[in-house]
Amino acid sequence: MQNTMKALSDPIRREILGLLKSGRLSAGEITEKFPISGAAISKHLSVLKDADLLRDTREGKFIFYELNTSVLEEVMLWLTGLKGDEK
Amino acid sequence: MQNTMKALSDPIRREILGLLKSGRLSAGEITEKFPISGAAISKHLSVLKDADLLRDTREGKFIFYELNTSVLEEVMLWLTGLKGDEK
DNA sequence: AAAATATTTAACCAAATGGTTAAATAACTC
DNA sequence: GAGTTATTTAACCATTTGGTTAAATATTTT
Repeated sequence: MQNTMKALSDPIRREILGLLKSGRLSAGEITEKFPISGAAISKHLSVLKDADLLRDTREGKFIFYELNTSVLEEVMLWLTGLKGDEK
Repeated sequence: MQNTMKALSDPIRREILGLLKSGRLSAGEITEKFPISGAAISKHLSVLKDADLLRDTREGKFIFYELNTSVLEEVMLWLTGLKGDEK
């Protein structure tokens, strides 16, 4: 939970997740969308990966990233719990 | 959104929100539940208040805090959007 | 109005965060 | 195998974060 929330607290990381909604992208493709260095993006990706919010697969020269939403279930539950939304 | 996410990214702040599920508490009552100073708690409370996650009302010597969950709607929507859960 | 209680604000500090450039890895291409 | 391309890792830096203690503010009590 802590890892997840920390990962989600940065706007660039949230944007990365948003981009991946429409499918997998390579690290380079992701980097192109932002005005910061590839190294910086790489670090963001590793934070997201540590939080298990995405998976990577190397394919030749490229590493492709894709969403893993399963861990969001927990967050959703916590939020609905707060709201007192039983049912 | 950014304010909300930042506010939710700290475990103590999340715990404070959790405590307030069962009703309003004064700053002092909240402080008692944690092993950190009242000043530190006060700062956490102001972060949560800035994020509009809680409301405060002074009542004599005390300031009572209570949950405001309305702003969580936006977060929930964003999360469900990510999961691709239409419907 | 002086003393006590509840809370916040100020000043400060160490550790974490998010960025940079340069060097290291990994895999392809010539 | 030397060079090129894609990505990560290392070293570094400025800013933010979350804590502390001490001082300020607000309210009640005596």
